[in-house]
Amino acid sequence: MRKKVTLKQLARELNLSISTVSKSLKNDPEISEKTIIRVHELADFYNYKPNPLAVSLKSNKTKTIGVVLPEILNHFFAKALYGIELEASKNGYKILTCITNESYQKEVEYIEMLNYSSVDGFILSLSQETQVLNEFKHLKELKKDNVPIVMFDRVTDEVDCDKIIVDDQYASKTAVEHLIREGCRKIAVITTISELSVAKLRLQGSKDAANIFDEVSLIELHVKDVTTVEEEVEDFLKNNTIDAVLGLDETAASITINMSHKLGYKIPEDISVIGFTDGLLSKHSYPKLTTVSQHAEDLGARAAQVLIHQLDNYTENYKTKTEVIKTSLILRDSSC
Amino acid sequence: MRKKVTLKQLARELNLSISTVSKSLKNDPEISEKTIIRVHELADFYNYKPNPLAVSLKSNKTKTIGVVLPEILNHFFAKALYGIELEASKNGYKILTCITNESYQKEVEYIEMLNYSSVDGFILSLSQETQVLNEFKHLKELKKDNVPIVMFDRVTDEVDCDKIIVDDQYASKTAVEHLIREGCRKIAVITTISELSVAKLRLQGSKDAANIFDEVSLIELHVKDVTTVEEEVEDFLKNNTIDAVLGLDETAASITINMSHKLGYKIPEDISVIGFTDGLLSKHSYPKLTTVSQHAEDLGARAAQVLIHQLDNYTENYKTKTEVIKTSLILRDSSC
DNA sequence: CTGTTAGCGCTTTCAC
DNA sequence: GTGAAAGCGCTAACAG
Repeated sequence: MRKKVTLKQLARELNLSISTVSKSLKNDPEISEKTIIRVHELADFYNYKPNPLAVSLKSNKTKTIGVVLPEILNHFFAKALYGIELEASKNGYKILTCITNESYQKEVEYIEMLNYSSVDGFILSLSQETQVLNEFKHLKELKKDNVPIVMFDRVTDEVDCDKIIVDDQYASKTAVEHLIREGCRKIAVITTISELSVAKLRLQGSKDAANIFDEVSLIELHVKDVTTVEEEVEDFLKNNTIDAVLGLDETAASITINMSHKLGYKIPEDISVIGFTDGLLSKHSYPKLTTVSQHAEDLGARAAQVLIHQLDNYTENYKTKTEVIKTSLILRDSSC
Repeated sequence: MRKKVTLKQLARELNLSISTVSKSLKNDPEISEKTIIRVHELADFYNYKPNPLAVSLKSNKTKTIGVVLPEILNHFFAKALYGIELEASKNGYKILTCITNESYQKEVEYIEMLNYSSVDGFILSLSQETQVLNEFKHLKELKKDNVPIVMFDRVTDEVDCDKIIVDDQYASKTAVEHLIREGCRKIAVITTISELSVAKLRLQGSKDAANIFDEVSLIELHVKDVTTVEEEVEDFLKNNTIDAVLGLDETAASITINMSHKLGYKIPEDISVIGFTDGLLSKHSYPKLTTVSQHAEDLGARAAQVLIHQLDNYTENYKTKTEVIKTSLILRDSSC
């Protein structure tokens, strides 16, 4: 099958011992200049690379990161994954990726599997079900094993580990303030992800902004059933006089735009729309959606950075930290 | 750090030799019933799992598949990845994922890296640059090493390996036939991915259909520069009288819809639109896009299946095959 | 039935 | 300067 050169073969061919070859390859000062050169030459000739399995077995490190994501069809996580992957490979790490599909059970299984596959550490974003169940045994288990974890976006206070999050609350406050500044007074908040921690923060942020102004009112629409989002949003828009919508997720915002078209409302003339997360839909809606960008790629990259730093610089009692990535409001055509 | 039970420890605690424990765990008939039970009990108690690194080092198999994708922000590949991941984990395989970002150089590097990380086989879809350069040394190298490869969607005849593709040509023929049947006569084909093999097939399919009918004419718009797609499409729609558009990629179709809005053309009354690939945008456009579904998830899953089958049933001279996944036309509101 | 031994490929300590 | 030997955790051929 695959024939890779081993130290043994190099040693035989050079009439040296395995250990001498090994040391030469590491430019050990113990070894004579001459030998080092000879060894390197042959190694280069055969394009020798140490077998990572053997190295891992020895060193108990695999240079592999387990990445556990709730979804991959969600643009936000796809972008985050891309950021993680870039940063990882830049630092010589590989990533083993698993997708829980928002299931607690799968999250548990995958983490166990990856842990047993000897990943050096984890980057993960909690599945929806895990957040609802509020069950974190599997992660505490990891901590007990001393496996580094970095959580991003969907996090929990229950587990003591590094976290990279977005200032969701502040971001939505900013977004609503923007709407108010532009003259909107009756603002709707629409969400299809009420159960997620991030949605709660975003909702709170909206209230923070609205509460400052007496003349501003906030109406909420919580869509629970994905299959009827469109009808619900349509009815909502028909039955409420509003001049702005903040979508707490991209779907909510996108559907708001579409239903407005259907009902003949003009955007942004009749209704201003701002959406959370700066994904594909925002750029492909008409008019283009003003969004709160989460910088998903940076977020993923930063998570990877933090984890890798921890892996490469092991310290006995590491103190955990939470980092907040700043969002930004990307102004496009759907708001005035 | 991580304390995992080893055979050695079990052996010590049971007063047995390592090999006896090892055999017991495999229910070797050589070993007495009694011992087998004792061993299993202790192993269960400690939740023993063999160290995969050691097993891999011995067996020269890692139960890991290298997945190389051109993009991940493209919904099609995200879906394919999901299919691959599902199928892999169902069969006890892990996946190491890399994203080439359409770069030949990255494709080469990643494949080399994964190969050296001892993945058992590869699932890959060619980067755009690789297709343009028509350069496949890196893959032929793999074949020489006898590493199984399954290519999907973006494939090449230059490399002899299993391939899973979509019947692009037939699919677009069907799509255009549909448009013609519904009364369209002046049909535009718009693409932003002219260089890709799949685009060529899709274009050919459209011609196949159009050529059958004398009164049907086909106009092509090849957008080369992503930054000006919108203007180009807008101008094109303004300057040509057409009654249908086939978008050879989702972006093309989505932008056609948006520019039609802008120009005041009604869909599907004035222009029928059909788009390739059934991604996020299709469901979130208004009106919803009629699409050619590629069943990306199935495609990915099938690629994984084929590869895993090959890995689990090694045969000396394996004959390579190409499998075609059927597409389907998903009728939605943008065509009549 | 159970144990000894060698070896997968590498690193590292300790002799020479 | 160089090499022998042990060991990472496991499997498997071979002894007893």
